[in-house]
Amino acid sequence: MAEKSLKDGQLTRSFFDRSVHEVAPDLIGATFLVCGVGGLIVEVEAYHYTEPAAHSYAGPTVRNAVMFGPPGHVYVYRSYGIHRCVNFVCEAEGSAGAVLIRALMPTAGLAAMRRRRGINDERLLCAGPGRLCEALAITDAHNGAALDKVPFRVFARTAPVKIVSGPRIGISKAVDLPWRYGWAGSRFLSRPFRAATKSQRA
DNA sequence: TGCCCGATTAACT
DNA sequence: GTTAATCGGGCAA
Repeated sequence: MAEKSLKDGQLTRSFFDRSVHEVAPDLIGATFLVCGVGGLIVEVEAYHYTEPAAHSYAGPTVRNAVMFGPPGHVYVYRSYGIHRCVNFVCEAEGSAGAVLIRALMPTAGLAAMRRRRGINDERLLCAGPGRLCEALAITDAHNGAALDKVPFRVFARTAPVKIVSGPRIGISKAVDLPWRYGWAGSRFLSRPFRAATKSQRA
Protein backbone atom coordinates (compact mmCIF):
# COMPACT_ATOMS: atom_id res chain seq x y z
CA MET A 1 0.00 0.00 0.00
CA ALA A 2 1.46 3.36 -0.99
CA GLU A 3 2.82 5.50 1.87
CA LYS A 4 1.19 8.64 0.52
CA SER A 5 -2.26 7.07 0.81
CA LEU A 6 -1.91 7.12 4.62
CA LYS A 7 -1.95 9.92 7.18
CA ASP A 8 -1.59 8.84 10.82
CA GLY A 9 -2.74 5.40 9.69
CA GLN A 10 -5.91 6.82 8.17
CA LEU A 11 -6.61 6.22 4.50
CA THR A 12 -6.54 9.38 2.39
CA ARG A 13 -8.20 10.12 -0.91
CA SER A 14 -5.33 8.72 -2.99
CA PHE A 15 -6.06 5.27 -1.57
CA PHE A 16 -9.46 5.40 -3.25
CA ASP A 17 -8.14 6.97 -6.46
CA ARG A 18 -7.51 3.49 -7.90
CA SER A 19 -9.48 0.74 -9.59
CA VAL A 20 -12.24 -0.83 -7.48
CA HIS A 21 -10.46 -4.13 -8.09
CA GLU A 22 -7.38 -2.86 -6.24
CA VAL A 23 -9.24 -0.99 -3.51
CA ALA A 24 -11.77 -3.71 -2.66
CA PRO A 25 -9.28 -6.38 -1.45
CA ASP A 26 -7.16 -3.70 0.24
CA LEU A 27 -10.16 -2.74 2.38
CA ILE A 28 -10.41 -6.21 3.95
CA GLY A 29 -8.99 -5.84 7.45
CA ALA A 30 -9.25 -2.03 7.41
CA THR A 31 -11.04 -0.31 10.28
CA PHE A 32 -14.23 1.65 9.55
CA LEU A 33 -15.64 3.91 12.25
CA VAL A 34 -18.60 6.32 12.35
CA CYS A 35 -18.52 8.52 15.46
CA GLY A 36 -16.09 6.02 16.96
CA VAL A 37 -18.43 3.08 16.41
CA GLY A 38 -17.53 0.28 14.00
CA GLY A 39 -14.97 -2.42 13.39
CA LEU A 40 -12.80 -4.29 10.91
CA ILE A 41 -14.08 -4.69 7.37
CA VAL A 42 -14.44 -8.41 6.60
CA GLU A 43 -16.55 -8.38 3.41
CA VAL A 44 -16.93 -6.04 0.39
CA GLU A 45 -18.11 -6.11 -3.21
CA ALA A 46 -16.80 -4.12 -6.20
CA TYR A 47 -19.14 -2.37 -8.64
CA HIS A 48 -18.16 -0.58 -11.85
CA TYR A 49 -20.20 1.36 -14.38
CA THR A 50 -19.08 -0.84 -17.27
CA GLU A 51 -20.99 -3.78 -15.83
CA PRO A 52 -24.81 -4.09 -15.67
CA ALA A 53 -25.18 -4.95 -11.98
CA ALA A 54 -23.87 -1.49 -10.99
CA HIS A 55 -26.24 1.36 -10.15
CA SER A 56 -24.06 3.60 -12.31
CA TYR A 57 -24.41 1.36 -15.39
CA ALA A 58 -27.33 3.30 -16.89
CA GLY A 59 -25.70 6.69 -16.33
CA PRO A 60 -26.08 9.40 -13.69
CA THR A 61 -29.36 9.88 -11.81
CA VAL A 62 -30.24 11.84 -8.68
CA ARG A 63 -29.76 8.71 -6.58
CA ASN A 64 -26.38 7.57 -7.92
CA ALA A 65 -24.84 11.02 -8.56
CA VAL A 66 -22.22 10.52 -5.82
CA MET A 67 -20.82 7.49 -7.69
CA PHE A 68 -19.90 9.86 -10.53
CA GLY A 69 -18.18 12.30 -8.19
CA PRO A 70 -14.70 12.29 -6.58
CA PRO A 71 -13.27 9.17 -4.89
CA GLY A 72 -13.01 8.83 -1.12
CA HIS A 73 -16.64 9.72 -0.52
CA VAL A 74 -19.56 7.59 0.61
CA TYR A 75 -22.50 6.61 -1.59
CA VAL A 76 -25.51 5.68 0.55
CA TYR A 77 -28.65 4.32 -1.07
CA ARG A 78 -31.93 2.87 0.06
CA SER A 79 -32.36 -0.82 -0.66
CA TYR A 80 -35.78 -2.36 -1.16
CA GLY A 81 -37.27 0.85 0.16
CA ILE A 82 -36.29 -0.05 3.71
CA HIS A 83 -32.62 -0.70 4.37
CA ARG A 84 -29.55 1.38 3.60
CA CYS A 85 -26.26 0.29 2.08
CA VAL A 86 -22.95 2.17 2.14
CA ASN A 87 -20.31 2.26 -0.61
CA PHE A 88 -16.85 3.85 -0.89
CA VAL A 89 -16.49 5.71 -4.21
CA CYS A 90 -13.29 4.83 -6.10
CA GLU A 91 -11.30 5.72 -9.22
CA ALA A 92 -11.06 9.00 -11.06
CA GLU A 93 -14.00 11.37 -11.02
CA GLY A 94 -16.64 10.29 -13.54
CA SER A 95 -15.58 6.65 -13.69
CA ALA A 96 -18.43 5.71 -11.35
CA GLY A 97 -16.93 2.81 -9.44
CA ALA A 98 -17.69 1.95 -5.82
CA VAL A 99 -17.04 -0.70 -3.21
CA LEU A 100 -20.06 -1.91 -1.23
CA ILE A 101 -19.22 -2.50 2.44
CA ARG A 102 -21.08 -5.72 3.33
CA ALA A 103 -19.87 -6.79 6.78
CA LEU A 104 -17.72 -5.76 9.75
CA MET A 105 -16.19 -7.50 12.72
CA PRO A 106 -17.43 -5.22 15.53
CA THR A 107 -14.59 -3.80 17.65
CA ALA A 108 -15.73 -0.39 18.93
CA GLY A 109 -19.00 0.89 20.37
CA LEU A 110 -20.55 -2.54 20.90
CA ALA A 111 -23.15 -1.19 23.32
CA ALA A 112 -24.32 1.46 20.84
CA MET A 113 -24.54 -1.11 18.05
CA ARG A 114 -26.53 -3.53 20.20
CA ARG A 115 -28.93 -0.75 21.16
CA ARG A 116 -29.46 0.38 17.54
CA ARG A 117 -29.87 -3.17 16.25
CA GLY A 118 -32.01 -4.36 19.13
CA ILE A 119 -30.07 -7.61 19.43
CA ASN A 120 -27.18 -8.92 21.52
CA ASP A 121 -25.58 -11.44 19.16
CA GLU A 122 -22.24 -9.87 18.22
CA ARG A 123 -21.99 -11.96 15.09
CA LEU A 124 -25.16 -10.45 13.61
CA LEU A 125 -24.55 -6.80 14.51
CA CYS A 126 -22.82 -5.93 11.21
CA ALA A 127 -23.16 -9.14 9.12
CA GLY A 128 -24.83 -7.64 6.06
CA PRO A 129 -24.95 -4.24 4.31
CA GLY A 130 -28.29 -3.21 5.82
CA ARG A 131 -27.39 -4.43 9.29
CA LEU A 132 -24.05 -2.64 9.17
CA CYS A 133 -25.69 0.69 8.33
CA GLU A 134 -28.19 0.30 11.14
CA ALA A 135 -25.45 -0.55 13.66
CA LEU A 136 -23.31 2.44 12.60
CA ALA A 137 -26.32 4.79 12.28
CA ILE A 138 -25.52 5.55 8.63
CA THR A 139 -28.41 7.44 7.01
CA ASP A 140 -29.25 9.14 3.72
CA ALA A 141 -27.84 12.33 5.29
CA HIS A 142 -24.34 10.80 4.99
CA ASN A 143 -24.65 10.37 1.20
CA GLY A 144 -21.77 12.23 -0.49
CA ALA A 145 -19.78 12.83 2.72
CA ALA A 146 -15.97 12.57 2.63
CA LEU A 147 -14.37 9.54 4.28
CA ASP A 148 -11.44 11.54 5.69
CA LYS A 149 -13.70 13.91 7.62
CA VAL A 150 -15.91 13.54 10.68
CA PRO A 151 -17.83 11.50 11.55
CA PHE A 152 -15.94 8.96 9.42
CA ARG A 153 -12.56 7.36 10.09
CA VAL A 154 -10.96 4.64 7.97
CA PHE A 155 -7.64 3.06 9.00
CA ALA A 156 -5.47 0.76 6.87
CA ARG A 157 -5.07 -2.80 8.09
CA THR A 158 -2.02 -3.31 10.29
CA ALA A 159 -1.44 -7.03 9.70
CA PRO A 160 -1.61 -9.37 6.69
CA VAL A 161 -5.00 -10.94 6.02
CA LYS A 162 -6.01 -14.00 4.02
CA ILE A 163 -8.51 -12.87 1.40
CA VAL A 164 -10.99 -14.97 -0.56
CA SER A 165 -13.18 -13.92 -3.48
CA GLY A 166 -16.33 -15.16 -5.13
CA PRO A 167 -19.56 -14.15 -6.89
CA ARG A 168 -21.51 -11.17 -5.58
CA ILE A 169 -24.71 -11.66 -3.59
CA GLY A 170 -28.27 -10.63 -4.32
CA ILE A 171 -27.84 -9.57 -7.95
CA SER A 172 -29.28 -11.00 -11.16
CA LYS A 173 -26.92 -9.48 -13.73
CA ALA A 174 -23.21 -10.18 -14.22
CA VAL A 175 -23.57 -12.93 -11.60
CA ASP A 176 -20.41 -14.70 -12.72
CA LEU A 177 -18.00 -11.87 -11.91
CA PRO A 178 -16.03 -12.87 -8.76
CA TRP A 179 -16.07 -9.35 -7.34
CA ARG A 180 -16.98 -10.21 -3.75
CA TYR A 181 -14.00 -10.18 -1.37
CA GLY A 182 -13.84 -11.45 2.19
CA TRP A 183 -11.64 -12.24 5.17
CA ALA A 184 -11.10 -16.00 4.87
CA GLY A 185 -12.81 -17.91 7.64
CA SER A 186 -14.29 -14.89 9.45
CA ARG A 187 -17.42 -15.69 11.42
CA PHE A 188 -18.72 -12.15 10.80
CA LEU A 189 -19.35 -12.61 7.06
CA SER A 190 -22.92 -12.05 5.86
CA ARG A 191 -22.63 -15.43 4.13
CA PRO A 192 -19.73 -17.88 3.92
CA PHE A 193 -17.54 -18.15 0.84
CA ARG A 194 -17.58 -21.52 -0.83
CA ALA A 195 -14.56 -23.47 0.35
CA ALA A 196 -11.85 -23.45 -2.30
CA THR A 197 -10.84 -26.98 -1.39
CA LYS A 198 -14.26 -28.42 -2.15
CA SER A 199 -14.87 -29.83 -5.59
CA GLN A 200 -15.90 -27.14 -8.04
CA ARG A 201 -19.27 -27.39 -9.71
CA ALA A 202 -19.21 -27.11 -13.48
C1' DT B 1 -49.09 7.38 -15.31
C1' DG B 2 -48.67 2.51 -14.04
C1' DC B 3 -46.18 -1.55 -13.37
C1' DC B 4 -42.25 -4.35 -12.17
C1' DC B 5 -38.02 -5.11 -9.96
C1' DG B 6 -34.13 -4.68 -6.80
C1' DA B 7 -26.42 -4.52 -4.22
C1' DT B 8 -32.14 -6.76 2.06
C1' DT B 9 -33.84 -8.35 6.30
C1' DA B 10 -36.72 -10.60 9.72
C1' DA B 11 -40.44 -13.34 10.58
C1' DC B 12 -42.90 -16.69 9.14
C1' DT B 13 -44.35 -22.11 7.59
C1' DG C 1 -38.32 -23.28 2.28
C1' DT C 2 -41.61 -18.42 1.63
C1' DT C 3 -43.19 -13.65 2.24
C1' DA C 4 -44.05 -8.83 3.62
C1' DA C 5 -42.19 -4.36 4.28
C1' DT C 6 -41.60 -0.14 1.08
C1' DC C 7 -39.67 3.24 -2.58
C1' DG C 8 -36.81 5.02 -6.59
C1' DG C 9 -35.48 3.86 -11.31
C1' DG C 10 -36.49 2.12 -15.81
C1' DC C 11 -39.54 1.06 -19.24
C1' DA C 12 -44.03 0.48 -21.60
C1' DA C 13 -48.22 2.74 -22.86
